Amino acid sequence: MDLLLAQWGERRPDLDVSPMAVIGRLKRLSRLIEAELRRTFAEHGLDPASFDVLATLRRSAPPHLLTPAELMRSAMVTSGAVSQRLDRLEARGLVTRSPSPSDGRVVEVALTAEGRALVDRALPDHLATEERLLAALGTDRRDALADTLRELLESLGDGVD
Amino acid sequence: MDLLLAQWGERRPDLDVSPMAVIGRLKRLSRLIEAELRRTFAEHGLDPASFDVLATLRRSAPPHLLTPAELMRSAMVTSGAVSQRLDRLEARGLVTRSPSPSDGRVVEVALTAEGRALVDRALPDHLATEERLLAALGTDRRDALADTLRELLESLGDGVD
DNA sequence: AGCCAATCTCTTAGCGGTGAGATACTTTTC
DNA sequence: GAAAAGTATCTCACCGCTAAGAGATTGGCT
Repeated sequence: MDLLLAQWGERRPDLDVSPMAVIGRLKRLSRLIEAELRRTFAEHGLDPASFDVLATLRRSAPPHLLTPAELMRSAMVTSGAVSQRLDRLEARGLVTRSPSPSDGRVVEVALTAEGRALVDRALPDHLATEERLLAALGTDRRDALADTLRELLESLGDGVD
Repeated sequence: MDLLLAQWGERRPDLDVSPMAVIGRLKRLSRLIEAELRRTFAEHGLDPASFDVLATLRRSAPPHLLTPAELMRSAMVTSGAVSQRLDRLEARGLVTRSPSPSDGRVVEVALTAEGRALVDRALPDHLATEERLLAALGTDRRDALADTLRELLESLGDGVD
Protein backbone atom coordinates (compact mmCIF):
# COMPACT_ATOMS: atom_id res chain seq x y z
CA MET A 1 0.00 0.00 0.00
CA ASP A 2 2.86 2.40 0.73
CA LEU A 3 4.27 1.49 -2.66
CA LEU A 4 0.92 2.22 -4.21
CA LEU A 5 0.86 5.72 -2.77
CA ALA A 6 4.37 6.34 -4.00
CA GLN A 7 3.42 5.20 -7.50
CA TRP A 8 0.52 7.61 -7.65
CA GLY A 9 2.83 10.35 -6.48
CA GLU A 10 5.02 9.58 -9.49
CA ARG A 11 2.24 9.32 -12.01
CA ARG A 12 -0.18 11.98 -10.84
CA PRO A 13 1.63 14.37 -8.49
CA ASP A 14 -1.22 16.82 -8.99
CA LEU A 15 -3.68 14.62 -7.09
CA ASP A 16 -3.96 14.13 -3.34
CA VAL A 17 -4.19 10.38 -2.99
CA SER A 18 -3.78 10.31 0.79
CA PRO A 19 -7.30 8.97 1.47
CA MET A 20 -6.19 5.77 -0.24
CA ALA A 21 -3.84 5.08 2.64
CA VAL A 22 -6.85 4.43 4.83
CA ILE A 23 -9.48 3.22 2.40
CA GLY A 24 -7.17 0.94 0.46
CA ARG A 25 -6.01 -0.73 3.64
CA LEU A 26 -9.55 -1.13 4.88
CA LYS A 27 -10.43 -2.93 1.68
CA ARG A 28 -7.44 -5.25 1.78
CA LEU A 29 -7.95 -6.04 5.43
CA SER A 30 -11.61 -6.78 4.87
CA ARG A 31 -10.79 -9.17 2.09
CA LEU A 32 -8.21 -10.99 4.18
CA ILE A 33 -10.56 -11.25 7.15
CA GLU A 34 -13.46 -12.38 5.02
CA ALA A 35 -11.39 -15.12 3.41
CA GLU A 36 -10.19 -16.33 6.81
CA LEU A 37 -13.64 -16.34 8.37
CA ARG A 38 -14.98 -18.15 5.33
CA ARG A 39 -12.61 -20.99 6.01
CA THR A 40 -13.82 -21.38 9.58
CA PHE A 41 -17.45 -21.32 8.50
CA ALA A 42 -16.78 -23.93 5.84
CA GLU A 43 -15.54 -26.32 8.52
CA HIS A 44 -19.05 -26.23 9.91
CA GLY A 45 -20.80 -26.46 6.56
CA LEU A 46 -21.63 -22.77 6.55
CA ASP A 47 -20.83 -19.70 4.51
CA PRO A 48 -20.62 -16.11 5.77
CA ALA A 49 -24.13 -15.28 4.62
CA SER A 50 -25.72 -18.24 6.35
CA PHE A 51 -23.77 -17.76 9.53
CA ASP A 52 -24.74 -14.12 9.57
CA VAL A 53 -28.43 -14.95 9.56
CA LEU A 54 -28.15 -17.72 12.13
CA ALA A 55 -26.01 -15.60 14.46
CA THR A 56 -28.31 -12.61 14.15
CA LEU A 57 -31.25 -14.78 15.16
CA ARG A 58 -29.25 -16.45 17.92
CA ARG A 59 -28.29 -13.20 19.59
CA SER A 60 -31.80 -11.76 19.40
CA ALA A 61 -34.01 -12.03 22.45
CA PRO A 62 -35.89 -15.29 22.91
CA PRO A 63 -37.88 -16.67 21.21
CA HIS A 64 -35.34 -15.67 18.55
CA LEU A 65 -37.84 -14.28 16.08
CA LEU A 66 -36.85 -11.68 13.50
CA THR A 67 -38.40 -10.44 10.29
CA PRO A 68 -36.62 -10.39 6.91
CA ALA A 69 -36.60 -6.59 7.09
CA GLU A 70 -34.72 -6.70 10.38
CA LEU A 71 -32.26 -9.22 8.97
CA MET A 72 -31.82 -7.02 5.93
CA ARG A 73 -30.88 -3.99 8.02
CA SER A 74 -28.57 -6.03 10.18
CA ALA A 75 -26.74 -7.61 7.28
CA MET A 76 -26.76 -4.52 5.03
CA VAL A 77 -27.91 -6.51 2.02
CA THR A 78 -30.93 -6.08 -0.25
CA SER A 79 -34.30 -7.66 0.43
CA GLY A 80 -33.73 -10.06 -2.44
CA ALA A 81 -30.54 -11.32 -0.85
CA VAL A 82 -32.35 -11.97 2.43
CA SER A 83 -35.10 -13.89 0.67
CA GLN A 84 -32.54 -16.11 -0.98
CA ARG A 85 -30.57 -16.62 2.21
CA LEU A 86 -33.74 -17.70 3.96
CA ASP A 87 -34.63 -20.02 1.08
CA ARG A 88 -31.36 -21.83 1.53
CA LEU A 89 -31.55 -21.99 5.32
CA GLU A 90 -35.17 -23.08 5.26
CA ALA A 91 -34.36 -25.83 2.77
CA ARG A 92 -31.70 -27.11 5.16
CA GLY A 93 -34.12 -27.02 8.08
CA LEU A 94 -32.10 -24.45 10.00
CA VAL A 95 -34.81 -21.77 10.13
CA THR A 96 -38.57 -21.63 9.69
CA ARG A 97 -40.73 -18.92 8.15
CA SER A 98 -44.25 -18.23 9.41
CA PRO A 99 -46.67 -15.39 8.75
CA SER A 100 -46.85 -12.72 11.41
CA PRO A 101 -50.14 -12.78 13.31
CA SER A 102 -50.23 -9.00 13.66
CA ASP A 103 -49.20 -7.81 10.19
CA GLY A 104 -50.10 -9.69 7.04
CA ARG A 105 -47.10 -8.39 5.15
CA VAL A 106 -44.58 -9.63 7.65
CA VAL A 107 -42.86 -12.98 8.02
CA GLU A 108 -41.35 -14.21 11.24
CA VAL A 109 -38.11 -16.11 10.92
CA ALA A 110 -37.22 -18.52 13.70
CA LEU A 111 -34.21 -20.67 14.44
CA THR A 112 -34.90 -24.39 14.53
CA ALA A 113 -33.30 -26.53 17.22
CA GLU A 114 -30.91 -27.77 14.58
CA GLY A 115 -30.07 -24.25 13.45
CA ARG A 116 -29.41 -23.18 16.98
CA ALA A 117 -27.22 -26.17 17.66
CA LEU A 118 -25.21 -25.49 14.51
CA VAL A 119 -24.55 -21.84 15.25
CA ASP A 120 -23.65 -22.67 18.84
CA ARG A 121 -21.17 -25.21 17.57
CA ALA A 122 -19.59 -22.82 15.05
CA LEU A 123 -19.47 -19.79 17.32
CA PRO A 124 -16.46 -20.70 19.49
CA ASP A 125 -14.36 -21.51 16.43
CA HIS A 126 -15.48 -18.32 14.77
CA LEU A 127 -14.49 -16.24 17.79
CA ALA A 128 -11.16 -18.00 18.00
CA THR A 129 -10.49 -17.08 14.38
CA GLU A 130 -11.43 -13.46 14.99
CA GLU A 131 -9.20 -13.38 18.04
CA ARG A 132 -6.32 -14.79 16.02
CA LEU A 133 -6.80 -12.18 13.30
CA LEU A 134 -6.46 -9.41 15.89
CA ALA A 135 -3.64 -11.03 17.83
CA ALA A 136 -1.14 -8.41 16.69
CA LEU A 137 -3.00 -5.69 18.55
CA GLY A 138 -3.09 -5.18 22.30
CA THR A 139 -6.25 -4.24 24.12
CA ASP A 140 -5.58 -0.51 23.97
CA ARG A 141 -4.97 -0.49 20.21
CA ARG A 142 -8.07 -2.56 19.63
CA ASP A 143 -10.18 -0.17 21.67
CA ALA A 144 -8.76 2.83 19.86
CA LEU A 145 -9.40 1.14 16.52
CA ALA A 146 -12.98 0.28 17.49
CA ASP A 147 -13.55 3.89 18.58
CA THR A 148 -12.27 5.30 15.32
CA LEU A 149 -14.33 2.87 13.29
CA ARG A 150 -17.43 3.70 15.31
CA GLU A 151 -16.89 7.38 14.66
CA LEU A 152 -16.56 6.80 10.95
CA LEU A 153 -19.65 4.60 10.88
CA GLU A 154 -21.69 7.17 12.73
CA SER A 155 -20.51 9.95 10.46
CA LEU A 156 -21.81 7.88 7.55
CA GLY A 157 -25.19 7.36 9.15
CA ASP A 158 -24.75 3.78 10.31
CA GLY A 159 -26.76 2.71 13.31
CA VAL A 160 -28.74 5.93 13.50
CA ASP A 161 -32.08 5.94 11.67
CA MET B 1 -22.67 -2.77 16.97
CA ASP B 2 -22.61 -1.87 20.68
CA LEU B 3 -26.11 -3.32 20.90
CA LEU B 4 -24.88 -6.45 19.20
CA LEU B 5 -22.17 -6.96 21.79
CA ALA B 6 -24.66 -6.43 24.59
CA GLN B 7 -26.98 -9.00 23.07
CA TRP B 8 -24.27 -11.62 22.92
CA GLY B 9 -23.44 -10.82 26.53
CA GLU B 10 -27.05 -11.66 27.41
CA ARG B 11 -27.27 -14.80 25.34
CA ARG B 12 -23.82 -16.27 25.69
CA PRO B 13 -22.10 -14.69 28.72
CA ASP B 14 -19.62 -17.58 28.66
CA LEU B 15 -18.06 -16.38 25.38
CA ASP B 16 -15.68 -13.48 24.86
CA VAL B 17 -17.17 -11.68 21.90
CA SER B 18 -14.93 -8.62 22.16
CA PRO B 19 -13.16 -9.25 18.82
CA MET B 20 -16.49 -8.56 17.15
CA ALA B 21 -16.26 -4.93 18.23
CA VAL B 22 -13.43 -4.48 15.75
CA ILE B 23 -14.17 -7.07 13.08
CA GLY B 24 -17.87 -6.37 12.89
CA ARG B 25 -17.23 -2.66 12.44
CA LEU B 26 -14.62 -3.31 9.79
CA LYS B 27 -17.12 -5.34 7.85
CA ARG B 28 -19.90 -2.76 8.09
CA LEU B 29 -17.58 0.07 7.20
CA SER B 30 -16.24 -1.79 4.20
CA ARG B 31 -19.73 -2.42 2.93
CA LEU B 32 -20.68 1.22 3.30
CA ILE B 33 -17.52 2.40 1.59
CA GLU B 34 -17.85 -0.10 -1.22
CA ALA B 35 -21.43 0.95 -1.91
CA GLU B 36 -20.47 4.61 -1.97
CA LEU B 37 -17.48 4.09 -4.25
CA ARG B 38 -19.64 1.96 -6.53
CA ARG B 39 -21.89 4.93 -7.08
CA THR B 40 -19.04 7.17 -8.14
CA PHE B 41 -17.68 4.53 -10.51
CA ALA B 42 -21.11 4.03 -12.04
CA GLU B 43 -21.19 7.72 -12.99
CA HIS B 44 -18.25 6.97 -15.24
CA GLY B 45 -19.62 3.71 -16.59
CA LEU B 46 -17.35 1.64 -14.38
CA ASP B 47 -17.64 -0.83 -11.55
CA PRO B 48 -15.15 -1.37 -8.70
CA ALA B 49 -13.54 -4.35 -10.41
CA SER B 50 -12.95 -2.54 -13.69
CA PHE B 51 -11.70 0.59 -12.02
CA ASP B 52 -9.34 -1.47 -9.91
CA VAL B 53 -7.68 -2.95 -12.99
CA LEU B 54 -7.49 0.34 -14.86
CA ALA B 55 -6.10 2.19 -11.86
CA THR B 56 -3.53 -0.51 -11.14
CA LEU B 57 -2.30 -0.25 -14.71
CA ARG B 58 -2.39 3.53 -14.62
CA ARG B 59 -0.23 3.82 -11.55
CA SER B 60 2.32 1.30 -12.77
CA ALA B 61 5.46 2.59 -14.40
CA PRO B 62 5.24 3.47 -18.11
CA PRO B 63 4.53 1.82 -20.46
CA HIS B 64 1.85 0.66 -18.04
CA LEU B 65 2.25 -3.05 -18.68
CA LEU B 66 1.26 -5.64 -16.10
CA THR B 67 0.59 -9.38 -16.21
CA PRO B 68 -2.63 -11.02 -15.02
CA ALA B 69 -0.65 -12.56 -12.15
CA GLU B 70 0.43 -9.12 -10.96
CA LEU B 71 -3.11 -7.83 -11.23
CA MET B 72 -4.30 -10.84 -9.29
CA ARG B 73 -1.95 -10.19 -6.40
CA SER B 74 -2.79 -6.52 -6.37
CA ALA B 75 -6.53 -7.05 -6.35
CA MET B 76 -6.51 -10.11 -4.07
CA VAL B 77 -8.84 -12.03 -6.32
CA THR B 78 -8.45 -15.41 -8.01
CA SER B 79 -6.87 -15.85 -11.41
CA GLY B 80 -10.27 -16.66 -12.86
CA ALA B 81 -11.62 -13.34 -11.69
CA VAL B 82 -8.76 -11.52 -13.40
CA SER B 83 -9.34 -13.36 -16.66
CA GLN B 84 -12.95 -12.31 -16.62
CA ARG B 85 -12.19 -8.73 -15.68
CA LEU B 86 -9.78 -8.53 -18.60
CA ASP B 87 -12.33 -10.10 -20.94
CA ARG B 88 -14.77 -7.34 -20.13
CA LEU B 89 -12.23 -4.54 -20.35
CA GLU B 90 -10.76 -5.88 -23.56
CA ALA B 91 -14.23 -6.12 -25.11
CA ARG B 92 -14.76 -2.46 -24.30
CA GLY B 93 -11.43 -1.52 -25.80
CA LEU B 94 -10.02 -0.22 -22.53
CA VAL B 95 -7.10 -2.65 -22.31
CA THR B 96 -5.22 -4.92 -24.69
CA ARG B 97 -3.68 -8.34 -24.12
CA SER B 98 -0.56 -9.45 -25.91
CA PRO B 99 1.77 -12.41 -25.40
CA SER B 100 4.96 -11.71 -23.51
CA PRO B 101 8.04 -11.91 -25.74
CA SER B 102 10.17 -13.39 -22.96
CA ASP B 103 7.84 -15.96 -21.39
CA GLY B 104 5.33 -17.96 -23.38
CA ARG B 105 3.01 -18.43 -20.41
CA VAL B 106 2.67 -14.76 -19.69
CA VAL B 107 0.34 -12.14 -21.07
CA GLU B 108 1.03 -8.43 -20.99
CA VAL B 109 -1.93 -6.22 -20.27
CA ALA B 110 -1.77 -2.63 -21.47
CA LEU B 111 -4.02 0.37 -21.06
CA THR B 112 -5.38 1.75 -24.33
CA ALA B 113 -5.55 5.50 -24.86
CA GLU B 114 -9.25 5.26 -24.21
CA GLY B 115 -8.76 3.27 -21.02
CA ARG B 116 -6.24 5.75 -19.77
CA ALA B 117 -8.50 8.69 -20.54
CA LEU B 118 -11.38 7.03 -18.71
CA VAL B 119 -9.45 6.28 -15.54
CA ASP B 120 -7.98 9.77 -15.54
CA ARG B 121 -11.47 11.19 -15.81
CA ALA B 122 -12.85 9.01 -13.00
CA LEU B 123 -9.93 9.42 -10.63
CA PRO B 124 -10.61 12.93 -9.29
CA ASP B 125 -14.23 12.05 -8.52
CA HIS B 126 -13.14 8.84 -6.89
CA LEU B 127 -10.67 10.64 -4.66
CA ALA B 128 -13.27 13.25 -3.77
CA THR B 129 -15.61 10.45 -2.67
CA GLU B 130 -12.89 8.84 -0.57
CA GLU B 131 -12.10 12.18 1.00
CA ARG B 132 -15.76 12.72 1.83
CA LEU B 133 -16.00 9.28 3.43
CA LEU B 134 -13.13 10.14 5.75
CA ALA B 135 -14.23 13.70 6.44
CA ALA B 136 -15.13 12.92 10.05
CA LEU B 137 -11.50 12.18 10.87
CA GLY B 138 -8.72 14.72 11.22
CA THR B 139 -5.26 14.12 9.86
CA ASP B 140 -3.92 12.68 13.10
CA ARG B 141 -6.74 10.17 13.48
CA ARG B 142 -6.36 9.12 9.87
CA ASP B 143 -2.67 8.55 10.28
CA ALA B 144 -3.20 6.57 13.45
CA LEU B 145 -5.85 4.49 11.72
CA ALA B 146 -3.62 3.85 8.72
CA ASP B 147 -0.81 2.78 11.06
CA THR B 148 -3.00 0.34 12.93
CA LEU B 149 -4.36 -1.12 9.73
CA ARG B 150 -0.88 -1.49 8.31
CA GLU B 151 0.20 -3.34 11.41
CA LEU B 152 -2.73 -5.72 11.17
CA LEU B 153 -2.11 -6.32 7.48
CA GLU B 154 1.53 -7.06 8.06
CA SER B 155 0.73 -9.43 10.91
CA LEU B 156 -1.47 -11.33 8.47
CA GLY B 157 1.26 -11.54 5.86
CA ASP B 158 -0.01 -8.88 3.47
CA GLY B 159 2.59 -7.21 1.32
CA VAL B 160 5.41 -9.44 2.51
CA ASP B 161 5.91 -12.63 0.50
C1' DA C 1 18.87 -34.23 -22.91
C1' DG C 2 14.79 -35.52 -20.32
C1' DC C 3 11.74 -35.32 -16.56
C1' DC C 4 9.14 -33.17 -13.04
C1' DA C 5 7.50 -29.67 -10.35
C1' DA C 6 6.21 -25.06 -10.55
C1' DT C 7 4.08 -21.22 -12.79
C1' DC C 8 0.81 -18.71 -15.70
C1' DT C 9 -3.50 -18.15 -17.92
C1' DC C 10 -7.93 -19.51 -19.02
C1' DT C 11 -12.48 -22.19 -18.70
C1' DT C 12 -16.55 -23.62 -16.39
C1' DA C 13 -20.08 -24.71 -12.87
C1' DG C 14 -22.17 -22.96 -9.13
C1' DC C 15 -23.10 -19.45 -5.69
C1' DG C 16 -24.55 -15.22 -3.66
C1' DG C 17 -25.40 -10.52 -4.55
C1' DT C 18 -27.80 -6.46 -6.84
C1' DG C 19 -31.53 -3.93 -9.05
C1' DA C 20 -35.89 -3.72 -10.90
C1' DG C 21 -40.21 -4.71 -10.31
C1' DA C 22 -44.46 -7.65 -8.93
C1' DT C 23 -47.61 -8.73 -5.29
C1' DA C 24 -49.91 -8.27 -1.06
C1' DC C 25 -51.03 -5.90 2.91
C1' DT C 26 -51.36 -1.60 5.88
C1' DT C 27 -51.69 3.24 6.91
C1' DT C 28 -52.86 7.82 5.62
C1' DT C 29 -55.71 11.10 3.52
C1' DC C 30 -59.74 13.03 1.94
C1' DG D 1 -64.88 3.87 3.30
C1' DA D 2 -62.39 4.48 -1.03
C1' DA D 3 -58.21 6.02 -3.08
C1' DA D 4 -53.43 6.84 -2.62
C1' DA D 5 -49.14 6.22 -0.61
C1' DG D 6 -46.17 3.43 1.95
C1' DT D 7 -44.16 -0.96 3.62
C1' DA D 8 -42.75 -5.93 3.50
C1' DT D 9 -41.55 -9.79 0.97
C1' DC D 10 -40.48 -12.24 -2.91
C1' DT D 11 -39.11 -13.26 -7.95
C1' DC D 12 -36.08 -13.00 -11.71
C1' DA D 13 -32.40 -11.69 -14.91
C1' DC D 14 -27.89 -10.61 -14.76
C1' DC D 15 -23.30 -10.01 -12.90
C1' DG D 16 -18.83 -11.03 -10.69
C1' DC D 17 -16.36 -14.13 -7.80
C1' DT D 18 -14.65 -18.63 -6.20
C1' DA D 19 -13.02 -23.31 -6.62
C1' DA D 20 -11.39 -26.72 -9.31
C1' DG D 21 -9.02 -28.08 -12.91
C1' DA D 22 -7.13 -28.07 -17.90
C1' DG D 23 -3.54 -26.72 -21.07
C1' DA D 24 0.75 -24.63 -22.09
C1' DT D 25 5.37 -23.19 -20.88
C1' DT D 26 9.40 -22.83 -18.06
C1' DG D 27 13.36 -23.99 -15.18
C1' DG D 28 15.72 -26.91 -11.96
C1' DC D 29 17.50 -31.57 -11.14
C1' DT D 30 19.57 -35.85 -12.29
